[in-house]
Amino acid sequence: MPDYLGEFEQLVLLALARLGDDAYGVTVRDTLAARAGRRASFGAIYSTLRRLEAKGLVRSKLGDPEAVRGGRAKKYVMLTTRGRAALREAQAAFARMAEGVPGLLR
Amino acid sequence: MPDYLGEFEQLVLLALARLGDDAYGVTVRDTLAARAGRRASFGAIYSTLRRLEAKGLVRSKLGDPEAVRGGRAKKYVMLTTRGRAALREAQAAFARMAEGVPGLLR
DNA sequence: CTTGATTTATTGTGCATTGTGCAATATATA
DNA sequence: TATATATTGCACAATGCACAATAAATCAAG
Repeated sequence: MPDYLGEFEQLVLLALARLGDDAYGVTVRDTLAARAGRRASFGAIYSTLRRLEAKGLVRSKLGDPEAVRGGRAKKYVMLTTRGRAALREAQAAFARMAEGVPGLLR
Repeated sequence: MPDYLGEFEQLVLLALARLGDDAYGVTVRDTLAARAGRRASFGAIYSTLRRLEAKGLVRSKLGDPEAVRGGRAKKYVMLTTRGRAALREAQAAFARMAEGVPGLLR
Protein backbone atom coordinates (compact mmCIF):
# COMPACT_ATOMS: atom_id res chain seq x y z
CA MET A 1 0.00 0.00 0.00
CA PRO A 2 1.62 3.22 -1.20
CA ASP A 3 1.91 6.35 0.89
CA TYR A 4 0.60 8.71 -1.74
CA LEU A 5 -2.84 9.64 -3.00
CA GLY A 6 -3.68 9.42 -6.68
CA GLU A 7 -5.12 12.37 -8.54
CA PHE A 8 -8.67 11.10 -8.59
CA GLU A 9 -8.43 9.97 -4.98
CA GLN A 10 -7.56 13.53 -4.04
CA LEU A 11 -10.50 14.92 -5.97
CA VAL A 12 -12.87 12.49 -4.27
CA LEU A 13 -11.48 13.31 -0.83
CA LEU A 14 -11.87 17.01 -1.57
CA ALA A 15 -15.47 16.38 -2.55
CA LEU A 16 -16.05 14.62 0.77
CA ALA A 17 -14.46 17.47 2.70
CA ARG A 18 -16.69 19.90 0.84
CA LEU A 19 -19.90 17.90 1.19
CA GLY A 20 -19.59 17.15 4.88
CA ASP A 21 -22.70 15.32 6.07
CA ASP A 22 -24.29 14.91 2.69
CA ALA A 23 -21.61 12.91 0.93
CA TYR A 24 -22.60 9.74 -0.93
CA GLY A 25 -22.16 8.40 -4.45
CA VAL A 26 -24.50 10.76 -6.24
CA THR A 27 -23.51 14.00 -4.47
CA VAL A 28 -19.84 13.18 -4.89
CA ARG A 29 -20.38 12.71 -8.59
CA ASP A 30 -22.34 15.97 -8.88
CA THR A 31 -19.72 17.92 -6.96
CA LEU A 32 -16.94 16.60 -9.16
CA ALA A 33 -18.88 17.60 -12.24
CA ALA A 34 -19.87 21.03 -10.97
CA ARG A 35 -16.61 22.21 -9.42
CA ALA A 36 -13.85 20.20 -11.07
CA GLY A 37 -15.58 19.85 -14.42
CA ARG A 38 -14.90 16.14 -14.16
CA ARG A 39 -17.56 13.76 -15.43
CA ALA A 40 -16.83 10.46 -13.75
CA SER A 41 -18.91 7.31 -13.93
CA PHE A 42 -20.36 5.82 -10.77
CA GLY A 43 -18.10 2.86 -11.28
CA ALA A 44 -15.09 5.13 -11.00
CA ILE A 45 -16.44 6.83 -7.91
CA TYR A 46 -17.53 3.77 -5.98
CA SER A 47 -14.34 1.86 -6.78
CA THR A 48 -12.30 4.74 -5.47
CA LEU A 49 -14.40 5.10 -2.33
CA ARG A 50 -14.01 1.39 -1.67
CA ARG A 51 -10.23 1.63 -1.99
CA LEU A 52 -10.05 4.69 0.21
CA GLU A 53 -12.10 2.92 2.85
CA ALA A 54 -9.81 -0.11 2.66
CA LYS A 55 -6.89 2.24 3.35
CA GLY A 56 -8.69 3.75 6.33
CA LEU A 57 -8.91 7.22 4.84
CA VAL A 58 -12.69 7.16 4.70
CA ARG A 59 -15.47 5.51 6.67
CA SER A 60 -19.10 4.96 5.75
CA LYS A 61 -22.48 4.54 7.38
CA LEU A 62 -25.68 3.28 5.84
CA GLY A 63 -28.49 5.85 6.09
CA ASP A 64 -32.22 5.23 6.39
CA PRO A 65 -34.28 4.66 3.27
CA GLU A 66 -36.40 7.61 2.23
CA ALA A 67 -40.09 7.49 1.40
CA VAL A 68 -39.68 8.52 -2.21
CA ARG A 69 -39.62 6.56 -5.39
CA GLY A 70 -36.24 4.86 -5.64
CA GLY A 71 -35.44 5.97 -2.13
CA ARG A 72 -33.04 3.20 -1.40
CA ALA A 73 -30.75 3.66 1.62
CA LYS A 74 -27.71 5.80 0.87
CA LYS A 75 -24.25 4.92 2.02
CA TYR A 76 -22.91 8.10 3.55
CA VAL A 77 -19.17 8.54 3.44
CA MET A 78 -16.88 10.75 5.48
CA LEU A 79 -13.20 11.45 5.93
CA THR A 80 -11.37 9.84 8.80
CA THR A 81 -8.74 11.80 10.71
CA ARG A 82 -6.07 9.98 8.75
CA GLY A 83 -7.90 10.75 5.54
CA ARG A 84 -8.02 14.44 6.28
CA ALA A 85 -4.32 14.44 7.17
CA ALA A 86 -3.36 12.56 4.01
CA LEU A 87 -5.35 14.98 1.89
CA ARG A 88 -3.85 18.00 3.60
CA GLU A 89 -0.31 16.69 3.09
CA ALA A 90 -0.90 15.79 -0.55
CA GLN A 91 -2.26 19.25 -1.30
CA ALA A 92 0.56 20.86 0.66
CA ALA A 93 3.11 19.00 -1.45
CA PHE A 94 1.54 20.47 -4.59
CA ALA A 95 1.52 23.89 -3.00
CA ARG A 96 5.21 23.68 -2.11
CA MET A 97 6.03 22.62 -5.65
CA ALA A 98 3.98 25.42 -7.18
CA GLU A 99 5.09 28.12 -4.76
CA GLY A 100 6.74 30.99 -6.54
CA VAL A 101 6.44 29.47 -10.01
CA PRO A 102 5.24 32.09 -12.48
CA GLY A 103 2.52 31.32 -15.00
CA LEU A 104 0.50 28.99 -12.81
CA LEU A 105 -1.70 31.45 -10.97
CA ARG A 106 -2.87 29.56 -7.95
CA MET B 1 -5.31 8.66 -24.01
CA PRO B 2 -7.03 10.25 -21.03
CA ASP B 3 -7.55 13.96 -20.66
CA TYR B 4 -6.31 14.14 -17.11
CA LEU B 5 -2.92 14.23 -15.46
CA GLY B 6 -1.97 11.72 -12.80
CA GLU B 7 -0.65 12.82 -9.44
CA PHE B 8 2.99 12.08 -10.16
CA GLU B 9 2.71 13.55 -13.63
CA GLN B 10 1.58 16.80 -12.06
CA LEU B 11 4.48 16.79 -9.62
CA VAL B 12 6.94 16.23 -12.45
CA LEU B 13 5.40 18.98 -14.56
CA LEU B 14 5.57 21.33 -11.58
CA ALA B 15 9.25 20.48 -11.18
CA LEU B 16 9.81 21.33 -14.84
CA ALA B 17 7.98 24.65 -14.47
CA ARG B 18 10.09 25.43 -11.44
CA LEU B 19 13.42 24.38 -12.96
CA GLY B 20 13.03 26.17 -16.27
CA ASP B 21 16.21 25.78 -18.32
CA ASP B 22 17.93 23.40 -15.98
CA ALA B 23 15.45 20.54 -15.98
CA TYR B 24 16.71 17.03 -16.61
CA GLY B 25 16.48 13.69 -14.79
CA VAL B 26 18.73 14.49 -11.86
CA THR B 27 17.46 18.00 -11.13
CA VAL B 28 13.86 16.86 -11.41
CA ARG B 29 14.57 14.15 -8.89
CA ASP B 30 16.31 16.56 -6.53
CA THR B 31 13.51 19.10 -6.75
CA LEU B 32 10.88 16.48 -5.98
CA ALA B 33 12.86 15.37 -2.95
CA ALA B 34 13.58 18.87 -1.68
CA ARG B 35 10.20 20.52 -2.14
CA ALA B 36 7.61 17.76 -2.24
CA GLY B 37 9.47 15.42 0.10
CA ARG B 38 9.01 12.73 -2.52
CA ARG B 39 11.86 10.30 -3.06
CA ALA B 40 11.34 8.84 -6.50
CA SER B 41 13.65 6.51 -8.37
CA PHE B 42 15.08 7.53 -11.72
CA GLY B 43 13.05 4.78 -13.28
CA ALA B 44 9.87 6.47 -12.07
CA ILE B 45 11.00 9.86 -13.31
CA TYR B 46 12.21 8.86 -16.75
CA SER B 47 9.19 6.66 -17.42
CA THR B 48 6.91 9.53 -16.57
CA LEU B 49 8.87 11.99 -18.69
CA ARG B 50 8.72 9.58 -21.62
CA ARG B 51 4.95 9.28 -21.30
CA LEU B 52 4.49 13.02 -20.97
CA GLU B 53 6.56 13.53 -24.09
CA ALA B 54 4.48 10.96 -25.96
CA LYS B 55 1.41 12.98 -25.01
CA GLY B 56 3.00 16.18 -26.26
CA LEU B 57 3.05 17.85 -22.88
CA VAL B 58 6.82 17.98 -22.74
CA ARG B 59 9.63 18.21 -25.23
CA SER B 60 13.30 17.44 -24.84
CA LYS B 61 16.64 18.43 -26.30
CA LEU B 62 19.96 16.70 -25.89
CA GLY B 63 22.57 19.02 -24.37
CA ASP B 64 26.32 19.01 -24.98
CA PRO B 65 28.51 16.67 -22.95
CA GLU B 66 30.46 18.41 -20.21
CA ALA B 67 34.19 18.07 -19.64
CA VAL B 68 33.87 16.48 -16.24
CA ARG B 69 34.11 12.91 -15.09
CA GLY B 70 30.84 11.20 -16.02
CA GLY B 71 29.80 14.28 -17.94
CA ARG B 72 27.51 12.46 -20.30
CA ALA B 73 25.12 14.62 -22.34
CA LYS B 74 21.99 15.55 -20.45
CA LYS B 75 18.56 15.37 -21.94
CA TYR B 76 16.96 18.69 -21.07
CA VAL B 77 13.23 18.68 -20.75
CA MET B 78 10.74 21.51 -20.93
CA LEU B 79 7.02 22.07 -20.88
CA THR B 80 5.21 22.58 -24.14
CA THR B 81 2.42 25.12 -24.37
CA ARG B 82 -0.07 22.30 -24.11
CA GLY B 83 1.80 20.92 -21.12
CA ARG B 84 1.68 24.21 -19.30
CA ALA B 85 -2.04 24.55 -20.06
CA ALA B 86 -2.80 21.01 -18.88
CA LEU B 87 -0.89 21.61 -15.68
CA ARG B 88 -2.62 24.91 -15.06
CA GLU B 89 -6.04 23.36 -15.59
CA ALA B 90 -5.31 20.37 -13.38
CA GLN B 91 -4.14 22.61 -10.56
CA ALA B 92 -7.12 24.91 -11.06
CA ALA B 93 -9.49 21.95 -10.71
CA PHE B 94 -7.94 21.15 -7.35
CA ALA B 95 -8.19 24.78 -6.34
CA ARG B 96 -11.88 24.94 -7.25
CA MET B 97 -12.54 21.77 -5.28
CA ALA B 98 -10.64 23.04 -2.24
CA GLU B 99 -12.00 26.59 -2.35
CA GLY B 100 -13.80 27.50 0.83
CA VAL B 101 -13.34 24.12 2.46
CA PRO B 102 -12.31 24.57 6.10
CA GLY B 103 -9.53 22.50 7.62
CA LEU B 104 -7.34 22.30 4.55
CA LEU B 105 -5.37 25.51 4.92
CA ARG B 106 -4.18 26.22 1.46
C1' DC C 1 -53.29 -6.71 -3.37
C1' DT C 2 -49.89 -8.30 -6.17
C1' DT C 3 -46.88 -8.08 -9.81
C1' DG C 4 -44.11 -5.68 -13.16
C1' DA C 5 -42.31 -0.98 -14.41
C1' DT C 6 -39.62 2.78 -12.91
C1' DT C 7 -36.32 5.24 -10.08
C1' DT C 8 -32.34 5.91 -7.08
C1' DA C 9 -28.35 3.68 -5.40
C1' DT C 10 -24.51 0.42 -4.98
C1' DT C 11 -21.55 -3.63 -6.41
C1' DG C 12 -18.87 -6.70 -9.45
C1' DT C 13 -15.61 -7.04 -12.73
C1' DG C 14 -12.19 -6.46 -16.24
C1' DC C 15 -9.11 -3.79 -18.55
C1' DA C 16 -6.40 0.64 -19.49
C1' DT C 17 -3.31 4.01 -17.55
C1' DT C 18 -0.15 5.57 -14.25
C1' DG C 19 3.35 4.73 -10.64
C1' DT C 20 7.62 2.40 -9.31
C1' DG C 21 12.18 0.46 -8.89
C1' DC C 22 15.88 -2.76 -10.38
C1' DA C 23 19.08 -3.90 -13.59
C1' DA C 24 21.24 -2.82 -17.80
C1' DT C 25 23.23 0.32 -20.93
C1' DA C 26 25.58 4.57 -22.59
C1' DT C 27 29.12 7.93 -22.41
C1' DA C 28 32.09 10.76 -20.29
C1' DT C 29 36.87 11.40 -17.54
C1' DA C 30 40.62 9.30 -14.60
C1' DT D 1 40.10 -0.78 -16.94
C1' DA D 2 37.87 1.82 -13.35
C1' DT D 3 34.65 5.18 -11.90
C1' DA D 4 31.13 8.69 -12.28
C1' DT D 5 26.93 10.78 -14.31
C1' DA D 6 22.97 9.99 -17.07
C1' DT D 7 19.35 7.45 -19.46
C1' DT D 8 16.66 3.18 -20.95
C1' DG D 9 14.30 -1.21 -20.64
C1' DC D 10 11.58 -3.85 -18.53
C1' DA D 11 8.17 -6.04 -15.19
C1' DC D 12 4.86 -5.54 -12.03
C1' DA D 13 1.84 -2.97 -8.62
C1' DA D 14 -1.57 0.58 -7.88
C1' DT D 15 -4.96 3.63 -9.60
C1' DG D 16 -8.51 5.12 -12.92
C1' DC D 17 -12.48 3.94 -15.44
C1' DA D 18 -16.88 2.32 -17.35
C1' DC D 19 -20.30 -1.25 -18.41
C1' DA D 20 -23.35 -4.45 -16.76
C1' DA D 21 -25.59 -6.48 -12.90
C1' DT D 22 -27.82 -6.22 -8.64
C1' DA D 23 -30.53 -4.08 -4.72
C1' DA D 24 -34.22 -1.76 -2.72
C1' DA D 25 -37.51 1.45 -2.80
C1' DT D 26 -42.41 3.48 -4.87
C1' DC D 27 -45.93 3.55 -8.51
C1' DA D 28 -49.56 1.91 -11.24
C1' DA D 29 -52.31 -1.50 -13.69
C1' DG D 30 -55.56 -5.01 -13.58
